Amino acid sequence: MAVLKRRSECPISSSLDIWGDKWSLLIVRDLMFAKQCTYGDFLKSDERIATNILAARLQMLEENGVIIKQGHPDSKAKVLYKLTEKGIDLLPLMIEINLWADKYFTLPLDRKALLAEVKKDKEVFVKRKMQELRA
Amino acid sequence: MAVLKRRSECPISSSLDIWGDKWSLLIVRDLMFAKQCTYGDFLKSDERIATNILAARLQMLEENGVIIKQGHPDSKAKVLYKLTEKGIDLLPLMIEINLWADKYFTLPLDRKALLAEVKKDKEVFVKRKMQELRA
DNA sequence: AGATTTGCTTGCGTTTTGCAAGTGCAAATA
DNA sequence: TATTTGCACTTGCAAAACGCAAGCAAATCT
Repeated sequence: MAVLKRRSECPISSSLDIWGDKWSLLIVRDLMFAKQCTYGDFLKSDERIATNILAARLQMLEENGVIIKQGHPDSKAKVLYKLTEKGIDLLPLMIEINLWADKYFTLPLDRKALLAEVKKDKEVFVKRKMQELRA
Repeated sequence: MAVLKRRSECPISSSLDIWGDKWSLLIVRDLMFAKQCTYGDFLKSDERIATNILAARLQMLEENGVIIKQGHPDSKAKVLYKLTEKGIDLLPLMIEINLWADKYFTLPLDRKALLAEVKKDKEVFVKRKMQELRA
């Protein structure tokens, strides 16, 4: 794992040094909620990330232990990206982002549905979802 | 408030469009935990933000309703920055970042102490802290 | 064997960042 | 009153990052 250049000892700052940009958490989102897991899948997301940026972010996230690259069972040409435990641990954070956005933006319907579940019982949701992601 | 250019309808993406960079959440952090609230105070933070970047981020956060600018009671030369309700609502997210970082980084002692409180009872901590920030 | 899919890499123009220096106004000091 | 200091920015410029299009190699499909 490459040595991360930390701007300070602050946990917020150190976290942002890894995923504090406009794209990294969208990759995590896709792995977490959309079950997208190949390079091509990420490219298909609504935000239209550029290929070189995607490659750079995937490398960064892998170097920092948030995701891992695996061979795809179906084909040698395909690569599977998966969240590591460190990546899965971002779930509570991702949920809070969703909840914040829910207050200040209009969400698409499918996300509303997911959020409704979360609001019912956050702890239960997190536990269940983390199990699901580990599987 | 200036119109935010959203890359997609996704709540994660829309949130990142506002504060998805290396600096914005550090400003929020200072307002939230360090009680720093003037331009000069932000400059003193460990990460050493550049003056032009700070000015740009403060404007962005203000345009998006996360912070507000006020005159300082002590002097007309000073400007007070404060979190709005929208900014205060970022507290749960900031806490989750801290908790994640706590698992994967070594934290400074003062943050460890704060986190210990959080771990004891997250809900209670959030409620108390939000009240404090509103005051 | 030829075409297509997949996961990238490369080139290049544009935008953003980072650093240093400068500016304008208010307040403190001489 | 004149001058210096403090505060909140703004400006200029070089360096880095981004975004788009094109290219490329290996695997797979036809």
